[in-house]
Amino acid sequence: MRWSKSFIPTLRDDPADAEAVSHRLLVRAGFVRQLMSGVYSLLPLGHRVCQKITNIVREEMDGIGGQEFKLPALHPADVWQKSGRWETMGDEMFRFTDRRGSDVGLGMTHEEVFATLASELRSYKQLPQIWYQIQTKFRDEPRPKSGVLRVREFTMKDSYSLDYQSDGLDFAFGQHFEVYRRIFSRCGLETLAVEASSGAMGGSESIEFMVKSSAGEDWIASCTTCGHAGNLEKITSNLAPVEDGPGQDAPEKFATPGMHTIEDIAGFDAGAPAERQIKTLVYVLDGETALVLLRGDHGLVEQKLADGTGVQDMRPANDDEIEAALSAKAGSLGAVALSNPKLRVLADAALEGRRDMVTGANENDFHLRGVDVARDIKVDQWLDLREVQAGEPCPLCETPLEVDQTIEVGHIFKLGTRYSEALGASVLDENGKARPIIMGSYGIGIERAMASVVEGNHDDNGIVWPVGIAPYEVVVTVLNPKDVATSEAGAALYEALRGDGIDVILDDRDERPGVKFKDAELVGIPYRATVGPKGLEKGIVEFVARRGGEPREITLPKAAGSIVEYVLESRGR
RNA sequence: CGGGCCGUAGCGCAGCUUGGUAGCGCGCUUGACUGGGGGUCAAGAGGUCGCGAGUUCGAAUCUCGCCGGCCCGACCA
Repeated sequence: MRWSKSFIPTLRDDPADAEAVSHRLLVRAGFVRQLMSGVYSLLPLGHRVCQKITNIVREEMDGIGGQEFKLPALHPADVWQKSGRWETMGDEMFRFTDRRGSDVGLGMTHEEVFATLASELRSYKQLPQIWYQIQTKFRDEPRPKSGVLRVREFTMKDSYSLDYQSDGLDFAFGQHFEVYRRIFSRCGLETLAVEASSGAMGGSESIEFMVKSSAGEDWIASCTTCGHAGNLEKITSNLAPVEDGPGQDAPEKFATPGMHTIEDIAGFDAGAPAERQIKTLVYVLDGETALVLLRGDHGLVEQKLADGTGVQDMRPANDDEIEAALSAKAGSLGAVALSNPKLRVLADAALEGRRDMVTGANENDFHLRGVDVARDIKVDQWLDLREVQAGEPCPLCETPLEVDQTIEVGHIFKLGTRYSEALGASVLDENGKARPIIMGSYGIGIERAMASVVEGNHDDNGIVWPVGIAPYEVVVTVLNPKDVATSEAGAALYEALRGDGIDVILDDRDERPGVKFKDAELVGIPYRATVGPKGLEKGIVEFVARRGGEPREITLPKAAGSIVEYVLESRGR
């Protein structure tokens, strides 16, 4: 390709509304353009990168026997009603009514459709299967953000494993785990595999593949010693034991005028440090008010609350609901001696067995001290609800955990039989007995992977693509295209590289050298061969890596050969 | 869904307070010079000022409504 004929609209200024590095650079370097909130066009460069990622994914999926499909994006309400997700997906699903009045949804994932196809499977002899597709997904995100990282329309590789025994699922899950590691490493992404909450997908086990980035929306904790890692929505930690005093025979009420936060009580002489306090939160869980108790210095992870209780719909109670439930305002709430015995009390495990604690008295501006959790609070359900903090000991090996901000680029789930049972996909086993197909589901966001690579591979001058997914591997920069000898030497080198299968672009534009160097660096092409009159006088071309390092001078006759060799060798890395 | 901010040329912005000829930088076009890090000079093209009402002799500017976008939070495989 010749740069002069390409649509590569680079911008000299940063777009005003781009915050994330990947957003800024992908727009500025001419890879993507926004069409509307959360919807982006991939320009030729962006499409090339996504194609390369896609090809890697395809190669690796085919390598474990995956079969590629192309499923519809238009889904009848029917199949989603069967799985129950027509309701549970709520506003996140794009929906419309067709001219005949039928409800239609835009596919946000394809468990239902694949399970429908899987209902044609009849015998265990046809299993296992791995089915996949690379297709557009639609999700009406409440808040698209960070360019192409969180969008409403995007490309996803989704695969589904079909088995009739749970060890078959385990095997397919393991295959995907390995293949995902290879895919991400070939894309130049350093990923951490972490245990995750399965959320709305259901299923027993799930692992997310995370890339560290300040543009990420997920926080994970990981152990550098034993490798144990998890999403903060899921992971727990060991806690240093707290030595409680003997406490008091009964809770004692004391005045705390104007003190409504954990910090207020902690800073009060007659109060107690945060780890000696009980934090009382009021939530509405599937329409029922409930109390959620945590240690004063601990934060609630709502996902853990959802996972632990199985509720669908959850929100913090509003002021009126709090007052109605406890006859006091937030800031003075507690779970001791509740007047309404039906109020459900959920408590974090870190409170178990604690004595001599301080909590609200359910009377404005009063607290209780000397609270013994076992004696004074009737807990309906103990759960792990607290958010792990950096430095807390790893639950497996006691090493202090690290906490990092990350982007989720892949997620693999053991789904089980939820969808196959709902959609009637079963096979006969060796004994002629019908068994629901056991499914796994495995996703990779393609554009998100591209953006994640940019997040981790850039400098002040622009993007620095890994060779494996760069839009072009080499740019041949012709410094003065009006000089015939230079122009011809550049074109000859370009043709030679092209002939040897190198992905090369010839920058033949009549621009100043600085413009071309800047653009090449902004776009992030891994290697640049510079052909200019000065070099030609000496019979050389200059070859530099975008990543840095010394420029090398190669004599003209050897130029194509050594560049090819160099690029081929670097593809493997 | 709550909070904050913003829509003026392809991009980045000024003008709005105090109503009166729509501006600047970059980019773009043509020409000349120039040619190893976003060069110089000259001449140009390009705007329903997000949309719709209203006030007014007159609205980018004031008022109301709507639409769109960004950021924080909530939410989210």
